[in-house]
Amino acid sequence: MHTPDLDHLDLAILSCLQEDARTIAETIGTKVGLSAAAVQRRIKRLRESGVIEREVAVLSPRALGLTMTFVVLVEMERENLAMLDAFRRQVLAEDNVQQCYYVTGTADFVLVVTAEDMAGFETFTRRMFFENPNVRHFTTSVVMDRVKVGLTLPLSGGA
Amino acid sequence: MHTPDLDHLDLAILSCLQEDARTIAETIGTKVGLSAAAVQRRIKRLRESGVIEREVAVLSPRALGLTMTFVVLVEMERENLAMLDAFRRQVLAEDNVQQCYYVTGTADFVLVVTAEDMAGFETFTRRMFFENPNVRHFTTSVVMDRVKVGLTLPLSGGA
DNA sequence: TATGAAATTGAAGCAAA
DNA sequence: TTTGCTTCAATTTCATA
Repeated sequence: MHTPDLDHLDLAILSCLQEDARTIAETIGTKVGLSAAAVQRRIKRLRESGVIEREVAVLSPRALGLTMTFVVLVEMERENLAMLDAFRRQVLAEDNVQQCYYVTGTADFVLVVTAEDMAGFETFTRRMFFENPNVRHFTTSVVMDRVKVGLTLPLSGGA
Repeated sequence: MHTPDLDHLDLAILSCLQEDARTIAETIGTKVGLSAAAVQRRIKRLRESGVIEREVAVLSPRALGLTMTFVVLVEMERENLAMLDAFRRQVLAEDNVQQCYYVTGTADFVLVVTAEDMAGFETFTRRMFFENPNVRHFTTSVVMDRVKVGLTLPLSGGA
């Protein structure tokens, strides 16, 4: 899992795949100047070495009726490891939580939460925050626009 | 692109694919009780109707030398449309910005930013905030742990 | 109209040069 | 690394409910 050295061909391949994971090896090969087989072998290595963590389908929140997104800053009561770990587990189990970061600063956690509507979000806050004695305080921001939502990472040699 | 009705089989299929887009139709079929062909047909429809927006490779930031992640809350000087739009465009063009949300509340924008190191982040802040007269204030939180990073949406009928 | 079974196309995986 | 062969999965066809 330690950093393998990636040449510019690897980066070009990754750039294709993080755009569209279904791009076939031959197409990539044409772009980067490599045979399909060579591309496949490189992709296999990139998967095995963990550079490609996984391949996922990105779903449309709107099509699924998840119209609302929130950013929530959470402050915990007292930071002890057991408590933080419990919160982590809770977050992982909660379907509404799309993302969670443990951060430095005033807040302890930053959450990105989706919900069907306000009512759905309120149910979530009750379950997640009000009923949790370890949560001291939380502030909610309603997302008006998802200006940029991506897992796309900047690749130095990006095609 | 308008919301098609999704039955519980569709939701089960989506649940598989947003976990692992490479799951083969036969495996999904066994899980949900459908033939491989039927699963494929449904997947095709889900793609065409835009419920599945795209399929992407999720890359490891660490493996790519992007060791640091930040959450930045940005307050703008005065909210006028032209200015907000300019900031939006800047965000979209910035490779370091992985995500950006326009939100209600004290902050105007919430950014998730990746950088190689602190120096890289500082260069970014100079370019993005200090040199931008429209940015009144910003607060940075360093991400210590990416507890949950996903685009995984909660599916009511989730398998 | 959507399904399952069988046949076809196509891409990925593998071996040998 | 490429070439060609094999295997496996996606797609199409077709009969059926």
